[in-house]
This record gives sequence, structure tokens and C-alpha cells, in this order.
Amino acid sequence: MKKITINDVAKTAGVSKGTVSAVINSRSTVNAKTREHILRVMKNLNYQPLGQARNLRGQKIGKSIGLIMRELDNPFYAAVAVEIKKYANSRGYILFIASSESDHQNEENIAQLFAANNVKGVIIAPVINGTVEIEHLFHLKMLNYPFVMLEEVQGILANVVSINNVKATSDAVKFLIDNGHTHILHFSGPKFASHTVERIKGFRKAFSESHLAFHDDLVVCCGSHFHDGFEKGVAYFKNFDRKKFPIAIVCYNDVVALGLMSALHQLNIKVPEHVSIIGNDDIEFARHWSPALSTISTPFEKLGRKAAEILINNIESDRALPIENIILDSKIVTRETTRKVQGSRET
Amino acid sequence: MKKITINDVAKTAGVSKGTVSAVINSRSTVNAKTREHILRVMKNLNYQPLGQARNLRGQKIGKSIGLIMRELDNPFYAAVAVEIKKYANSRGYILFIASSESDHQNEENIAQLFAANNVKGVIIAPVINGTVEIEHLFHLKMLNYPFVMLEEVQGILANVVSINNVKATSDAVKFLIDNGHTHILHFSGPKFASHTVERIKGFRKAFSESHLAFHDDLVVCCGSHFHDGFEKGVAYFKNFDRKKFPIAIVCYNDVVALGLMSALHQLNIKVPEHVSIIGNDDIEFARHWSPALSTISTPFEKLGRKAAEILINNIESDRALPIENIILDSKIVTRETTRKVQGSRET
DNA sequence: GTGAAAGCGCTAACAA
DNA sequence: TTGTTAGCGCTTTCAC
Repeated sequence: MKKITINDVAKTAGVSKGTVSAVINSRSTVNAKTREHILRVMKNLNYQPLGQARNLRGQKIGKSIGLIMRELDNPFYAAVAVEIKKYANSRGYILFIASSESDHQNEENIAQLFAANNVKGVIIAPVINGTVEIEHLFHLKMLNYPFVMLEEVQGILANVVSINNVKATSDAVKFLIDNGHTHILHFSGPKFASHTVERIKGFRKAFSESHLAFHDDLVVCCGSHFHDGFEKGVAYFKNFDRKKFPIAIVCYNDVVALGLMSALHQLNIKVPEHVSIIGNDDIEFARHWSPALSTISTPFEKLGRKAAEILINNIESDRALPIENIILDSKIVTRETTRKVQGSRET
Repeated sequence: MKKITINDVAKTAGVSKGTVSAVINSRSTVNAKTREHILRVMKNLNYQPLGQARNLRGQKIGKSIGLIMRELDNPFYAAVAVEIKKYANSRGYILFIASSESDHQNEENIAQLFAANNVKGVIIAPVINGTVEIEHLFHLKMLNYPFVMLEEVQGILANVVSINNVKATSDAVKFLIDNGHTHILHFSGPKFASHTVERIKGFRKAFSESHLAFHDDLVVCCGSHFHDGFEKGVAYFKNFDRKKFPIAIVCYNDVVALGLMSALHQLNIKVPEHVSIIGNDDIEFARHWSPALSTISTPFEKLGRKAAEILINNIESDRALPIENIILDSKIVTRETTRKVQGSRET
């Protein structure tokens, strides 16, 4: 059972394929009777014109770029996606979004599909796990297919637009230290995401540059979802010795921070009286929550716009452009979940 | 300045295009020296092989379907998207998501682009505004391009999978009436979305089937975002006569309900003591908010799976399948934002 | 108003 | 190992 082509339609309709083509393209040069007849045959045969072949000639149809997210429900990349879309649209491109669900094979398949399907270039939030697989990226490079990464990937020279996670987390810890905190934890993110690694790095860095001593127990493996924050929060604080309060927690992201706060609320632990909390991302809900979440504000607009800009510039250039590596700074915004500690245990 | 083709590469490299093709496809039959040389030429010319042409022969590359959302940040469709993706993946399809931003022209362009770019079919959350434009849908039908709508569109016979908004909203109002409420408002959604229209319809319907009288003032034009709920909430209740409490509000969606609650909190109006609130959608945050939101739970999983299932069945069928029109029921889940009113003003 | 034929850029036999 | 050639399914002149 092979695919129906324009030839099949032409043959069974008893016309030439040129006429069929004219019907498909809604050209007015074709007789109403003939058109009706051909349309009927098309319907009967369930003929689906192959888009690829149609546009092999003129490439006047619209332009598009792709975005490969890691998870569809990651608020960080969702916010970036919105900004990418805005900028892309402003330059006449439609954005197609797909998600690798943190799976390498998916990332590769999607990239291939974009490249094969007339999508002009792609922005990738790369999957980084133990065995870094970057063959497909090299393949894209060979094809001179324009792409921009949203995180640095070891081993390949490519356009990157990312944020300075190390500095952001480090700043958050320093802020807490400056406010008298001495007992500071990190609820860290999903394994193998470079954001997770970098944020832990920043967390440690702040310790090494302070009078506080770092210890592995200070990093609690958590995740990236609300329920992760909630569950790990309950587990950690259920039998927690309340004499150890006040403490402070830097969370992987806002959603985790919110989940954690929900857990604390349930355990009747007060924020920020007992526990100060800092999130990361600054999603919309963060400022609307009560208490309003102190967090690290990501320059989403800059991040998305810059990535899309580099990509589209590359697409529209007739020669290879120099590779760019842009790292954007975040900044802390303090709201109601952090407080100054007067009598720290050291005093 | 015309596009570089494989011929240009072959010519300047002094080889045949067959050899260039072999390099592009990483075939091992080509001499290392030659490969290096050709790769260099490809880079120099910034040659980007045209995906469409490459796959004109065998169609062994992956399969994909498209989803046209109305807004990227609409939590309703975001949740549906997740389910569509799951099901699509289970059948070997990759999902590409694009957003029309409630613009007709965009919806049309995106649909065209999907059809032209080897995406096998599309699920559409249609833009419905005053002047219903459905030419492009007819065009898709002519091309026998498989598609499924997530809302009914007047004037075209097509596959539809939607939810019963009228019944859901009506049920919510009846629930409130059964719990003694006599003063019930609706914070309605964005103009021209069929969800908005249907929910208002359901709201009115419940009144007409009760002892309460409907009045236009009972419907407050709001929107679909957190800030809409917040702003309209502040505006409505800033100078509200508190003697009129208790009242109840059925909101367009959960995010609006949350925004409204935030406004009430700020105005020191208590939920559910003064105001009972029912949302719509049952997004994850709804149950985690404090107080936990009573809402109308959408069968996201069913909705997404069914839409994707119909689409893919159509794609994989060699003949046209009968058109389906599926309407799914939602159901109320009561949490902490609604209460029974004992002494209503009528008592 | 319709048909015939020459491509679009590439792949894949097969020949050399 | 490389070149030659015949298409892939469609569009688009240009005759008729």
C-alpha cells in the first residue's frame, strides 16, 4: 500500500498533473467542472500532497526556528520560550517548541527532524548527563545548521547564551551571611542538569570565601518540582531539632521553594522567623505567594532575545558568523521570605 | 546572492555531487582525504543541505504532529499539551508546539507551515473571534491534512475534542446554590474565546434553572491571567459594601481565582468566610495554595490523549475516517475556598 | 483551460 | 573509491 501521489490523482481523474497542481494551489485558471471533479478524486483517494515536494521550487512559505526544551513544564525554560518567541516573531519567524524530556535520543531526533523539515535553525536547552553525547551537535555543525545552546556543553564550540548560575547562587549565600545567617542549606536540582551542578558550585564557592565551613550535608538533593520541594521539606524537617533555628535555605528554583514553604507551613514552621528561603528564577507566582518569595531574578527577556537574535543572524547570514558565548548575570530580589538574624548562634 | 546547492560544492571541490552526498550522510565509503576536502569546502561556502530535498526519497526520518496553542502561558492548554505529547510519543511521534497568540493570521501561517514542513497532522486550539475566519481550515480539508480541534468551530465539520464548559460552570453555580449562596458572581474570561462564552452560558443556565434571578452585573469581565484576577478583584471589592457578604464567585480559571484571592487578602477580606471561590482547570498550584482552591477539575489526560489519538489514527489510516465530536465532562472538587452559608440573607 | 516537459536539490543505484 | 544517471513528488513555464 504505497502513498498516493499527484500522478495517481491525475491518472484516475483523467487529467494531467499540471491541472491537479493548479487545483491544489487554488489557481483560478481551472474550469469549475474540472476542479470539482479533481477535488472529488482527491477526497476519494485521500490524497495528501507532500509538503516537502511542493516547496522544493519556490521557498516563499514562512520561516521558522525551533526550540528544544528539556521539560515542557519547566518554568525557567517556559519563560525563556516566551521571550524567544517574541523576538522571533518580530523578525518574521514562527517558533516551534519541542521537548526532549531530558532524553538524549529525543534531543537528537528532534534536532534531526527540525533540520530535515525546513526549520531554519534551533535553540537547544541541552541534556547533560554523565556520558555526554554530542555527536548530533557535531552533525549539525557539519551541515552548517545554525544552532544556539542555552547551556555550555563541554567538548563542542558553539554559540551559547546562558546565565551565571555560580555567581547568582554564591551571591544569594553571601546575602544570607551578611544578614547574620550561619546555618545555610541548599535544596539542589535534578541530577545531571548543568544548572544543578553550577548552583551547587556557587553555593560552595560562597562558603569558601566566607568564615563558614562547607559540609556535604548542607546540600539536600531535591529536584525541580513543587512536590520535590514539598516532600524533601517534610522529610528533612519532620524530626528537625527546632533549637537549631533560625536557618536559611537557598532553593534550586522558585517552584521548589514554594513546595518547601508549603511543607513548612504544614509542619507549623514559620517563614522567615524560623527559616529564611531564597528561590531562583523569579516566576510570576513567586511575588504573588504569601509570604512573597525572595529569589534570584533571571533576565529572561535578555536571555531569550539574545539567543534568538544570534540564531536568526546566523540563519540570515550567507557566511559563517563568529561564535558567541554570552553569560548573563542574575540579581537577588528580596521580599518576605528572608530576614536579618540578630543573635546568631555564634554571637 | 542565491542559495548554495550541492552542485556548487561539488563543482568547487572538483568532485561529483554523489560524493558530496556521501559525505553529508556520513557514509564510510569515502576516502578520508576527500572527505576532509569536501568538508572544508562545505564550511567555506557555508553550504546548508536542504532538508526537504534530502527526504524527498525515503521518508525514514521521524514522524511528528503539531499543536497550535492560543497562548503559550495558558495553563489550561499547557496541561493539555503535556498529555498530547505523552500519547504522541507513545505512538512514535514527536510533538511540535506553536502559539497563535490569539491571532488568526498566525494560526493560518502556522498551520500552513506545519503542512508544508512534513508535520503529519495538527491539533488546533482555534482562535474564535467576531469574524470567524475558517478559510484555512477548509484549505486543510482540501489537502486532506489531518487535524483535530480542541473547541468547536461554527461552520466547519471537523474532528473536535472539547470539554463541556456549560455543564461544568452550571454545576459549580448549582453547588453554591445548594450550599445556601444567593449572591453569586462570575469573573469571566478573555473576549471571544469560546471557553469564555460557554462558561458564561453555563453560569446563566444555572440561574434560569434555580430560584435566583440572573442579572448582567453578575458577570464581571476579567481575563485569564493572575493579574487580571488581582486587578479586577481590587477594583470590584475596594469599595464594596461588606454588609453584602457572604458572596460567592465562580472564576474563569484557577489563575484568575488565585489572583482574586490575592486581592481579597490584601483588602483583608476572608476566604471563604466572606467570599467563597471556585476556580476552573485544577492546575497543580490550585491544591497547594493556602487556602486550597475549590475548582472544576478538567480531564486533561483524557482530553489530550483523545485528541492525539484521533489525529494519529487519521494520519495512519489510508482512507478518510469518520469525523468525531467528543465532549468530555469535568467535575467539581471542593477544597477550602468554599463554605456552606447558614443564614443567607433570605432566611 | 489544459497538457507536456523541464526542473527544484538531493539520494541511491550502478558503472567505472 | 568515485562519477553518472535516474528519479523522489511537485510546480511552473509554454505550447496547444
